[in-house]
Amino acid sequence: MKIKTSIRAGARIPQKATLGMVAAAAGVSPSTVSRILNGTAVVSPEKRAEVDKAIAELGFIPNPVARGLAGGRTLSVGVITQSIDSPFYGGALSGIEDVLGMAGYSPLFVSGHWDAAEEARCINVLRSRCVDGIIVLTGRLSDQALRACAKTLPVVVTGRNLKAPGLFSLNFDNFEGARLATQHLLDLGHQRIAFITGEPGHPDADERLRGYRTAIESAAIAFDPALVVPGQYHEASGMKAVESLLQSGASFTAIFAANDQMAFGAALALDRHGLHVPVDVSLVGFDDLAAAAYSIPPLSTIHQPSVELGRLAASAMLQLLVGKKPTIAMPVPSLVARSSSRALA
Amino acid sequence: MKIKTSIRAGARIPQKATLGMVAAAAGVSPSTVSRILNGTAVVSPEKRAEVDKAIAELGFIPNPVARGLAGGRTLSVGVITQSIDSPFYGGALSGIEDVLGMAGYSPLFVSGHWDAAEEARCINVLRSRCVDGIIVLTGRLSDQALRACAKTLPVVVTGRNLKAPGLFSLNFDNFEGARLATQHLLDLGHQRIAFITGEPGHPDADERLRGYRTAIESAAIAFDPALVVPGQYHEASGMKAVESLLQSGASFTAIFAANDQMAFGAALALDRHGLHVPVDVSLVGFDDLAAAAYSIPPLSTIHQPSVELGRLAASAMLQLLVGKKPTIAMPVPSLVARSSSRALA
DNA sequence: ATACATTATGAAAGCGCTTTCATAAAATAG
DNA sequence: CTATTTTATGAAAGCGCTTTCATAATGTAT
Repeated sequence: MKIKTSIRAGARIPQKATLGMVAAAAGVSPSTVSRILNGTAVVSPEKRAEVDKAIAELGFIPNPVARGLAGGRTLSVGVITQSIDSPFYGGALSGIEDVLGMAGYSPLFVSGHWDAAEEARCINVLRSRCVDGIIVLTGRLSDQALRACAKTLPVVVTGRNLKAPGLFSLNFDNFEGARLATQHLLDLGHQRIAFITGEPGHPDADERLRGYRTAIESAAIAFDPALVVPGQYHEASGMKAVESLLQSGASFTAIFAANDQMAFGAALALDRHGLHVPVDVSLVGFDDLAAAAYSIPPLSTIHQPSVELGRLAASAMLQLLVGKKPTIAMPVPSLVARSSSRALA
Repeated sequence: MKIKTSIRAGARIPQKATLGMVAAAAGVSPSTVSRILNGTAVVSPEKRAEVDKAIAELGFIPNPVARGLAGGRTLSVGVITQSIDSPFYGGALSGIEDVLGMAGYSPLFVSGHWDAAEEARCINVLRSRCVDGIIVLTGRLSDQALRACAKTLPVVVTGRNLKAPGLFSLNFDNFEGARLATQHLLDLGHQRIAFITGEPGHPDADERLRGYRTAIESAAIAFDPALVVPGQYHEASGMKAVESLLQSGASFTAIFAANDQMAFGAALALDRHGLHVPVDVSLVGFDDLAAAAYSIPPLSTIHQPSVELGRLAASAMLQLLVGKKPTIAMPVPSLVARSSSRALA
């Protein structure tokens, strides 16, 4: 207390203007100012002019905290990401921040760390902070939990296909992306294509596996379980996957990794064994991280429009917030062929 | 309005408990409950027990919004980062979130995009949201602006050395880091060491250049401006720097890039010209991004404890918030020697 | 015992805004 | 031209909490 006062001492910040001060300056009631601010009702042009003038003169900025308490709306939306420093979700956060910011909303980022319980806690934090809506980037929350949440707040969730009142979901076609990647390798003449899976149990990981398998089988090649090795979406697991693949003695000429991070790890492991990408082994990733374009060799991968994903999610939220049903669709997957994949000699 | 109601329809969330309800249930006044919650005053053990019981039974969680309005403290601290998806600052954000979260505070992340005006806007947003303090990760705000801000709110800033009341700064020894990196290359027998600078004007970029130069000159090697090429801290600029270096015809056996991202770009550009790291050219970066360990070859670099930086900044803020003078120091720079640098043949 | 300093607690006044609710003015109807 | 509906506006009641301020209860000094 004492200290706080001392910190504040000397502060001669132009005393923050309040709505009441604006009302007084304009010679109207606070109600009228509020109505103008929110467009809640019609007010005569004269008064509106007076008020606008007063607002400008006083440099008045409505206090979102008070607004939240009084009106229930805080102009903030909660965003549950999995880790604030994820190279993949980072783009999405950026897109969300951008779109939300333009609309005067502030995002409140919290990390769920891929843990349902933690995510549930995040929802509580956000709710206690009176956010107007919640955007959930994938995560492990049950569909049911999300539906329940959507009963009290608009919810936008990515990485699932879910229909519920007050809830909008936005999913990337992981199946098609994986199919495309695999087809790309097939088109280059590869027949023995290994696959490093994502975290098992993740819906997107499962879909990617399915896409891989479908492409393989449509090419009339028998699906070989020996070529499928588990990964956990991070670099180290990509390395380990390659090690085990090599150790198993399975023969392969190409690898498709369920995400770029594992592809990077895979490339490094191959390199350690004297195998070069793409000369000895072709490699394709998934996500198109910023780093993919600058790895050596630059990585062929499936482009995930992560920034766009964030923008779309935020737009959807904005629409939900005004009571509209969002009409938004994800772009279709596309392959970015760089130098890590080449025709089989 | 209409819609919002309809979204809420069916919601049968256990009506949020309020402090008033707790007071009623415990048979005491709201003031008493508040005092217990905040430890503002002594209350008799009996009442305290009653209240604790009521809190538990009702599952009461204090509303930070109301708290903010009434008490001026929102248990939230604003964090100005430069872009929410920066691979470097991501770690710091993560550390901040972690430490703040443990203390019951929520971070409010906003991006300044390396633009002083934008950062100033961020400060306004944060202030209007009544954050209890602000952490600024580097950025372009003038020292003066920060000092002014610190007059009304505790401020922690990284990337500068600044002393002011209510303000704590935390800086990494960029000079020493750069000196270390350069010395490493010198130790390996390199004499012609090129340097790719950071964004000119950034204090850390300048420091790194100074560290490079100091190491070179201490080795009794003449500083050669032809070996110093400008970069902007991103991969593309690293590539461009190498291109121009090669084009200039300058001879060099090693490159020190002022950050890892540029080092990645540099490696790629070298590769395109048939020059291999570390066989033909040794390469050292700065930052030790997560990706550095998985690039090909794994990058030797100066370790910046970004997560730790975040944790320290958050701890410092926590200390400021209780009125203490933070006593926190940054770890000293260290070199992580990986495979991108080797002794000159 | 009487006067005075301490406590613990409650009552009540906000924090800055939204939102009924009521009212005076204006517009439409009969 | 009176009766009724429609405005535009203000007064006032909160939102959920903190924080004086006042008060009754306790303790200490004379």
